[in-house]
Order: sequence, then structure tokens, then C-alpha cells
Amino acid sequence: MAKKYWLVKSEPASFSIDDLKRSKNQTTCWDGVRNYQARNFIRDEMKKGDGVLFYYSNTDPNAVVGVCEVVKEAYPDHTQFDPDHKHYFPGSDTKNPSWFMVDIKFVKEFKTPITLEDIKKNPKLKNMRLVQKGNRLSVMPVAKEEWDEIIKRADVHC
DNA sequence: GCCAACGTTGGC
DNA sequence: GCCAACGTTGGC
Repeated sequence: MAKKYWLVKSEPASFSIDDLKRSKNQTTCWDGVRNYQARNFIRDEMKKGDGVLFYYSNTDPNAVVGVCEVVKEAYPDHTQFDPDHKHYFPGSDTKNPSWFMVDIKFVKEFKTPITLEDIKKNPKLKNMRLVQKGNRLSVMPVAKEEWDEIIKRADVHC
């Protein structure tokens, strides 16, 4: 199976790439995804070893700031069962969970983040789902060509 | 802080 | 099953 590529969004105020670096084993569970399209990607398509771009939204500047890797494939997101948790989802059944998460591990932080502006200006990247109108997915696939272009621009090797 | 775009909910 | 209302996302 060929390696796939993804982009995940996070607001640095809630979870930054530094938080990821500081996490145990530099790994975190990507919980709280409550969108069915994103859920399907997580549950059905994200595989161990897949590459993940770490993107900052709702900040200045918005940018891809680094790279991580899927280290654990989909398993139930425990926060959906916890009534005290922000991401509690009433009606979720432990036997048949609605929501899933993967674990991702820090790989690299870009010396030069690839900003949203860079992506919009670059003809090779302008078709990314990220910059398509109205896109609100917090987990989305990235084409290999787009991945390669971003890695090249960020001047790192993965 | 504003607002457009979108997903979800709930009344009918 | 439709659709208006509402909440959230996320760029600006």
C-alpha cells in the first residue's frame, strides 16, 4: 500500500507543534474530530506511516509549520463517552462508536513555515483542498505532488 | 470582531 | 424529506 499524505488543522492556542514536541514520545492522540467526512478519512484511510502536515489555522500567519507521522491507526475517540468532556457526544455507544482518532508523532518542524499566502500564490498548490472555497475539514488528504512541493519549499527532507 | 460558508438539528 | 434556524469554522 502506497503511503498517503494528510493535512491536519490546529489552532496554536489550543494545540501547537511545540505542545506536540513536549508530549510523551512526541506523540498525541488526535481527538475531538466531529465531522463525518474527516471521521471517514481517519477511520478508513489513514494508515501507519502516512505523512501528516501540521497546519495552524485562525492565527497569524496561517501556515503549515511541520510534519508528523501516523503511528497508530483509528481507534475510538474516548472523549465522546465522557459527559464532562468538551467533545462529549451524547448517543455514542461504546459498542459502536461514532468517532475515531489516530495517534500522530512529531517528525519535523519547518524552519520556514509555508504560509497560506505561499500556498495560494503557488500554482502547484492552488488546487489543495485547504485553499478551496468554504473548506472546513480539519483532516484532509494531500496529493503527493503537493506534499513534495511543500517539503521542497520548506527546505527539509522527510 | 466580523461575516461567509458550511454542517447539523429539529419542527413540520 | 424539506428547510429555516442555529452553531461552528476560519480567513480577513
